Amino acid sequence: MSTYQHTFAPMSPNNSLSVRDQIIQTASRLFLTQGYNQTGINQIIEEAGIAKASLYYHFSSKEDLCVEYLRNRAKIWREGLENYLTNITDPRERIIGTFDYRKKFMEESRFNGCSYIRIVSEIPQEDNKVHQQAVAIKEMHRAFFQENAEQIEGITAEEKTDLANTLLLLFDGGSIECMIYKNSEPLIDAKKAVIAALKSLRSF
Amino acid sequence: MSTYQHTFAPMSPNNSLSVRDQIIQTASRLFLTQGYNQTGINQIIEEAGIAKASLYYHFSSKEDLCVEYLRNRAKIWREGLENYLTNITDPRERIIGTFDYRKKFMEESRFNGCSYIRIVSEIPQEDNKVHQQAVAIKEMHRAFFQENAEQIEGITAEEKTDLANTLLLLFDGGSIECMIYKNSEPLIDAKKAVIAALKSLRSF
Amino acid sequence: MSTYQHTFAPMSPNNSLSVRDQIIQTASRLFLTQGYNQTGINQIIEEAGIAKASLYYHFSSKEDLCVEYLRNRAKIWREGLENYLTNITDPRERIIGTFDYRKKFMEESRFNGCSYIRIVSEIPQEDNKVHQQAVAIKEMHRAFFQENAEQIEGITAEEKTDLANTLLLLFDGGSIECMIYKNSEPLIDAKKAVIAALKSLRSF
Amino acid sequence: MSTYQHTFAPMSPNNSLSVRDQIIQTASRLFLTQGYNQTGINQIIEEAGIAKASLYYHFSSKEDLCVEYLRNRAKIWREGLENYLTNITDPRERIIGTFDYRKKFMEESRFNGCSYIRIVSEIPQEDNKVHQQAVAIKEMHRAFFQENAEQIEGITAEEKTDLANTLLLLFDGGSIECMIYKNSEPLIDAKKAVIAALKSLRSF
DNA sequence: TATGAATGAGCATTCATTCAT
DNA sequence: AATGAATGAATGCTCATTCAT
Repeated sequence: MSTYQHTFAPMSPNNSLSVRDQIIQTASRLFLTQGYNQTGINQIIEEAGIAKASLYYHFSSKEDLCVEYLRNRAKIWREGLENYLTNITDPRERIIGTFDYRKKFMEESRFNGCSYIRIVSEIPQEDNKVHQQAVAIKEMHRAFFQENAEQIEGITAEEKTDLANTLLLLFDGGSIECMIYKNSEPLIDAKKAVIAALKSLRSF
Repeated sequence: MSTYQHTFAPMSPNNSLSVRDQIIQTASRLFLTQGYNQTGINQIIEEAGIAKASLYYHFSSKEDLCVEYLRNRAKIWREGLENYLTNITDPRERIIGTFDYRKKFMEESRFNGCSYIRIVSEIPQEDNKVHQQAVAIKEMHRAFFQENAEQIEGITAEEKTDLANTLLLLFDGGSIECMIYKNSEPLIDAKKAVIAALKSLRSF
Repeated sequence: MSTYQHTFAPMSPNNSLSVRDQIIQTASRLFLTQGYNQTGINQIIEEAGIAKASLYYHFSSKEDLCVEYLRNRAKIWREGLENYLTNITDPRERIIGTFDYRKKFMEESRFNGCSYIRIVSEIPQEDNKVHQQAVAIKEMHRAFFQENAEQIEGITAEEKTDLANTLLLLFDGGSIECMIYKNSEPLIDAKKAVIAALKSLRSF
Repeated sequence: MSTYQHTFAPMSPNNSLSVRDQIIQTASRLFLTQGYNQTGINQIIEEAGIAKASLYYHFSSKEDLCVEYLRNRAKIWREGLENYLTNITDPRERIIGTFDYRKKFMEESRFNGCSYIRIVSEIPQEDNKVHQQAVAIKEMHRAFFQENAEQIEGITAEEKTDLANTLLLLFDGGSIECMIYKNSEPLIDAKKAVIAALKSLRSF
């Protein structure tokens, strides 16, 4: 269970949140709906209802705040996914469930999710710490698919790796297209493709 | 054949280019390597070697310049792809060739391609003309895959549509991951997945 | 009769006008409705439908154009007034008629008249040629009232000068207040005050 | 007593003033001597000796600064006038004194006073908040004359209103002409006309 | 006469950040 | 832990003007 309210929850300031969490929550909402570079520090502090110097007390720079935002989004995803897959043990079912949950996740963020892909688009420089954090999150996703692919029985190691790669491509492609079209059709398509890919594995 | 030099050609100003083309070329290079929002008008005019008012003579705003940049990138892609697929008539081969050419295209842009996905990440607002132009380009890609899927014989209409959707997902996923990892492995994986998807079609 | 169309006549370009007149007419409309400094050369040429260099062929600078605009406005006023006062010979009646015509003139310019007062407000520097032209127009008005006051019989020279001064004050005050309130009440008030002033002259 | 130094006091930065007051004082001097549109933000901050962002910390826009400038000028006028008329109770004397003080006020501002008339000349659009503030100041002047006219005994209500209107016309006319001629003669003439008008009231 | 293209200087405004309290 | 005030540098954009054709 996340320690943060959902990012798209009501905007009225939640006084039960610590200042730090209030900042992250406000920044998350704005980064997702407007983009990182189009969101200024001023708007964040205004909507969070805090002083500018307070933000800089908790985060040493806008970049640092962005890194925390990415970590938080990843945490929300990871915890939500684990929760969603509880009681599902079959690796095929877990993989398919992941695409179901991705659809739900994107819908809840009004199709502005995909924080890591979007931040890489905004900050393409590899030596930037924000960029690096985004790559780390991508690695987390890759590891997840790899782990589940490993547990599928009756296929070769190469087939497992190929499957993981395909899943990741469909996952990213579906996420991106949701953002472009502002609807969840692409993740329905992705789920179909995943099922087809899984079927073709055992079809001989 | 494009009227523009390749975007990543030598940086020294090419005096044979018209001012307008010089601006688009410089802006393209900078938007791709640094992102749209992180590239200022000042840097564009400085590196293009022109006056600020000259830029605004040719483009009424930074947004308008961005729309032209997107159109130009799409044109380069389309013309390059048509050229690459000349003499290939089999739709399966044309589809696979598209992923080969995508790999080449991404390598030539130093893995900063994907102008439309990136701009949608930077400008998520649907009412923005830059966003709309990016969506229009995405539609062009979708149409291309749909057309080629249509020409595959011996499969149902539904299978054709599903195939087109899957191809688009792999295309976008592969393009995005190339940008994240700064290498072309993901497009090799995508090609593999495409071949597998095509094979599974005729396996009945 | 003026050689120029009325400034607030239909905006569609009148092809029977020379380019020079077309520029003055467009500039007049814009200077009056928007102010001199808030009207750019670009808007003038756009709405006049001519090229920028054409404007600079006919007028050596924006300031020069402004001087011509002031001269033209003064000409329109003078000719219109002369026409209005035709057949009126009594100096008292001519003076009163001037305030009637001023009201008409202000109404026709939608209460944006007063070109000379407004330009002096915008360009307060005495060494500026635009400022000087405006002062010259003011002198013309002063001379007009002085001339008519001279022709009133039975009052001393000093009374004549005082009357002229008072008339000028009421004329300027009325014109300015029309612009502020965007209605012609102040010129009705001014006419009343003029009549009272004229009456008090012969009342003993 | 005003909290601000007189606008035309020595230009050297007065460190005893708050940053906000320093900005208003500098802006006032420049708006009066050069006009609003001919005074740039850069000149204001340079002569005020502050950073650009500091100006925007205290005033949200140049327009907002202008509104404050108008309010401040009105305050200086009002307070100065009240002070000047202390101990004068006869409404006729108060009215005449107002024209004496107006002369003094214009001389002290080197004949660049009249902030509200000038701003209306520069910004003729009624929906502009600067314009509206200027109109509000004009209303203050009208109210002042109306109040004093009310207190004159032995004349009808209509005569009181007519008097107030005439006074306002002479006040504005005199102020404007001072600015045009850069001397205070017109306000001497206005005072003469005021005395004549007052005299003609009791001449029955 | 008339114009399309180019320009240097300036515009108002916003940026992320810092400092004294 | 929190803040009001200040800042240098940069933002996107417009200004009146000029020049080669």
